[in-house]
Amino acid sequence: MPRFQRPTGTQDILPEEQPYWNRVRTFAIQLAERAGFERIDVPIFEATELFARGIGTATDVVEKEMYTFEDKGGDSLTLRPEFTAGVVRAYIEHGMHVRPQPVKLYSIGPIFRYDRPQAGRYRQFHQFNLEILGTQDPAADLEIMLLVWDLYEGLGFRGLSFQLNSTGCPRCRPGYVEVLKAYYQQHIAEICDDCRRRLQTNPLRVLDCKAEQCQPIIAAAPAIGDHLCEECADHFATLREYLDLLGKPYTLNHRLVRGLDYYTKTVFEVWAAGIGAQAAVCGGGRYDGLAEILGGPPTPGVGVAAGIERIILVMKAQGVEVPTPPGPLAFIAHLGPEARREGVRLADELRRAGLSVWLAFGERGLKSQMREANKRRARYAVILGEDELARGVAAVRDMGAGEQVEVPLEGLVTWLRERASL
RNA sequence: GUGGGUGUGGCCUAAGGGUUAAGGCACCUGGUUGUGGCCCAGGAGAUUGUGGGUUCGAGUCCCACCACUCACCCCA
Repeated sequence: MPRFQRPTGTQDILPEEQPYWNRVRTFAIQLAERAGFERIDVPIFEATELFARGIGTATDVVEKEMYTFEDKGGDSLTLRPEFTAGVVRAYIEHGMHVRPQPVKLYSIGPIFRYDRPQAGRYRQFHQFNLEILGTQDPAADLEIMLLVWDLYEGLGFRGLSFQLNSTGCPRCRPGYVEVLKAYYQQHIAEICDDCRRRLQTNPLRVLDCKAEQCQPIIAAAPAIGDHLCEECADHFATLREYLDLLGKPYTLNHRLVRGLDYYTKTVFEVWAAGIGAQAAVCGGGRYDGLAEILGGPPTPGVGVAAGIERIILVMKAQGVEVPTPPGPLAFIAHLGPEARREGVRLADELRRAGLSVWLAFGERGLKSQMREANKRRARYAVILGEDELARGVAAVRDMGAGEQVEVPLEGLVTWLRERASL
């Protein structure tokens, strides 16, 4: 017999981990809906071409990280490596431009990227995603940023930092890239091999190189902020004004470029300590050209993706407590065939009454059943024996206080219900 | 794709090249007739990641593969 293991980079989220997931999911959804976002679920796989066109063929995500396969009909499909392309596709496909604009959408679910796993990185991971489609108002960028800010703050995070930059638009960015390339040509002998390669394939990326020798070059490099067109500069200035107005701290980081082709104007990340080399707990920005690239009407958009695994890592690193789910209200123990039948019936009755009940399985001694009741953290053990049955009662033991009383079977639902709400 | 570290029951850990791989946690059953938590006793559970090699003899040494892990690239 083969012994199976989970595929590399995937994880089993065990019951004891679920409280963390529930906390993050419910809180994120609550914040999104409070801000007027509506949920959209898009397929876990899409046409490969959607991602190739949307994200950009020269990006790492498309070049080497996609789970691509051919289905039996011969179509090339890809497990989604992000939400944005699929959400924008859905916006176009369902003519959502006829709805009141902008449309605010959130999604939550698994994302797939073929990559070498490490701390805070998986091949199947989960994102909480927000998109605002149909407005260029910097206030939309702000809302996106505020929402993730509130998410982290509300979860109890400390030591967060907002990294903010503008990468310009198709009008101003090419000019900046030329300036940057010209500057780097003067220092071509001093930079690392990777940067020489980046200069050809994806020039902006030289700015976030971590090689020692490149640091002085980056520090003195021309900043894109000085080369934005008027529209981009205004947009950026307004966004910063709003952030200042609300007293939200952020770091202007002209080295922040991000790896997806579709970003225009605003880009940002939130960094947190305690999750290894991966500092970013979320990343996002504006993508005003994406809808058109995907064959839809020109539609500005801005969004963010937050990595849930990384959020949970930070929660654990920072000691954020999550409520552990309570044990059952009642644990039903029984002795003898007669009592067992009554136990089965009683468990059903109590559950139908809305009470949480664990019924002991098997034919075992009372000691064993009481041990189990204790381990399952039941509040009350309902003990059914021959004696009790004959008199139409159950012995009910308060597992916390260690006190025991007899309760008539007909009155048990009421008795327990009264105490359930305490 | 590249580099480092690590692989012993479900989990944690022990075993200086030499008998039936040891212990703790967790699990199960008992400790006088039907009562949990503490304690005590017992039980089940491992072909030491896989496959080769060296050796009279390998959990221990060597090689390969696999997995996990950390880091690079990049990203959530």
